Amino acid sequence: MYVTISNEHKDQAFYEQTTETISHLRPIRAACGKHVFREGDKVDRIYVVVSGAVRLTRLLEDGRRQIIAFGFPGDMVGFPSHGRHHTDCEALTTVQLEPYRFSSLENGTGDPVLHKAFVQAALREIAAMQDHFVMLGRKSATEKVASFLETMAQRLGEPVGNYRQISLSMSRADIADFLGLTTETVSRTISLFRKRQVIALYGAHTVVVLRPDALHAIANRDRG
Amino acid sequence: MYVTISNEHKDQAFYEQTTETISHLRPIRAACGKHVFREGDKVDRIYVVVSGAVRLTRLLEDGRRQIIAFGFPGDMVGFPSHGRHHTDCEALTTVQLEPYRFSSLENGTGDPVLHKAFVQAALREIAAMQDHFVMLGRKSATEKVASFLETMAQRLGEPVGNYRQISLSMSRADIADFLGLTTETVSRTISLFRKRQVIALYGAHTVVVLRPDALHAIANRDRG
DNA sequence: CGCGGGGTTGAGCGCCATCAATTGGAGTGG
DNA sequence: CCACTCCAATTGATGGCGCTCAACCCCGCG
Repeated sequence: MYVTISNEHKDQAFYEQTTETISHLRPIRAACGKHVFREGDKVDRIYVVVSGAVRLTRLLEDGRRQIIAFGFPGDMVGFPSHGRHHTDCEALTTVQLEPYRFSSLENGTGDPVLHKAFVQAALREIAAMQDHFVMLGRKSATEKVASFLETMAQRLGEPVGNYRQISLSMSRADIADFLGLTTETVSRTISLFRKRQVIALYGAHTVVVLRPDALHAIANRDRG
Repeated sequence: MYVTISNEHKDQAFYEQTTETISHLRPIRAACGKHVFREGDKVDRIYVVVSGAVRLTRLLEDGRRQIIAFGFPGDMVGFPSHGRHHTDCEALTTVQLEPYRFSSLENGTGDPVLHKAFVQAALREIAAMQDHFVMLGRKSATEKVASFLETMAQRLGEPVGNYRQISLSMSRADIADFLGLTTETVSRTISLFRKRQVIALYGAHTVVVLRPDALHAIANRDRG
C-alpha cells in the first residue's frame, strides 16, 4: 500500500479473478514478526495478501530503514528484480498469503488470465509508487501523516456510527520509516490532529476520523 | 533513471533485443522542451529512449513538482495506469524515441520476446523505484546530490584523461525536483563538492569527477 | 548595451531531528 | 488484584539542516 488518494485498489480484482483457477498454491501463514522473505532470496513465488498485514523494508548499512510499502489484503507483494527479492517482507500481524508460481507469471506459459492480472498488478504498483514519490519528496510532515491516515481510512476504515475507524497494525516507528520521518514527529503530529479534533484515539492503534474533510485539506494543502 | 548504485542498466538489452524485430514503429523525435505525452493521455504506445533525454514529472495543485525519473538512452518510459499516462513526459534535449504498441505488450498477443522484455523492464522499474524511495526518505542533501552525480557518472560519464566527465542535460531546478530539494541547496552542495575538489565544473552543466571514491563515500555514509 | 533567465551566494529562520525524560499499556508473576 | 517489568508512545527542550527571501553574477541574445 502506498499513500495515494486516488487508489481504487484494484488488486482485490486479481484475487477474485484467480481464486477460482487451479494456478494458485496452498495459502501460507506467517506469525506476527516473522519474515515471509528476505532481500536477496531467490524468487520462485510471489504472494497476494489474503488477511493480516506485512511490511516491505529496505535497510542502509548504518541502520537507517525505509519501509517501501505495507501489504494489506488484496495487495500483491514480492515483485522480483533479477530473480531475487529486493526487500525484506515481515508480518505485522498473523498473516495469510496466497502464493503463485512466479515462473508461469513471468513468461506467460501459465494461465493467460493470471498472467494478465500479474502484469496489471505490476503496472498499478508502478503508478502507486510514482504517487508516493511526490509525498516523500515534496510534502511536509503534517501533510504526510494526514495523507497516510486518510488513505488508511479509505482502505481499511470501518464505519462506526457516523465515523470511520481504523485499526493501525503497525507501530509509530513503522509509520515514520514509511513516511521518511521520525517516531517523535509522527507522534507529535497525530497528537496535534487529536487536539484539533480531526481524529480521536482509543489507545495508540485505534483511530477514529472525526472530520474527513479537514483531514483531506491538511493532506493536500497545508505546508506547515 | 533513478539513483541506484547497483544499476546494471539492462534496459539497453531490451533495445538491442527488439530492434531486429518488426514489432516496433518508426522512431519519433521531440524538440527540447516539447511534451512527448501528458498525464491523463490515453496510452497506446510506450517508448524506449534512443538518444537525448526526457523527464517524467508529476505536479501538485499548488505548483510543487516532483520529477519521477529521467529517461536516458535505453530507458523505457510511459508505463500506463488504467490505460492512461500517469506523468508528464518532456524532452530535456532533442530526443529520439522508439515507440511500441502497448496493446500487444500488455496482453501478450504480440511478439513473445518483446512481451517478456516489457515485463522485465517493468520489474526493473519497480526495483529501481524501491531504491529511490530510500534516497528520498532517508538521505541527507549531500548524500542525495552525491548519489545523483555518482549515478550520472556511471550511466552517462565519458572518460576524459584519467577522469569521468558528465554532461548534465537538466537544470538545477530539475535536479532539485528529482531529489526533493531546492535549487539553492543543490547549487550550494555542488559548490561544496567543487571546493573540496571532489569534482570540477566547466560551466554549469559539465562535471568532471576528480575523486570518485570520495564521491561514493559522501553518497553513502555522510549525514551532514 | 540592455535585458532576461538560470545559477550562485548570503542571511535568517522554521521545520523537523535529536536527545532526554515521562507516561501509558500490555504482559507476567506473585 | 496488584506490583513489577518492559517497551512503545508521548511530551519537552534544544539545535541544525535545508528552506525562504533576496541580492548578485554570468552569459546568451536581441
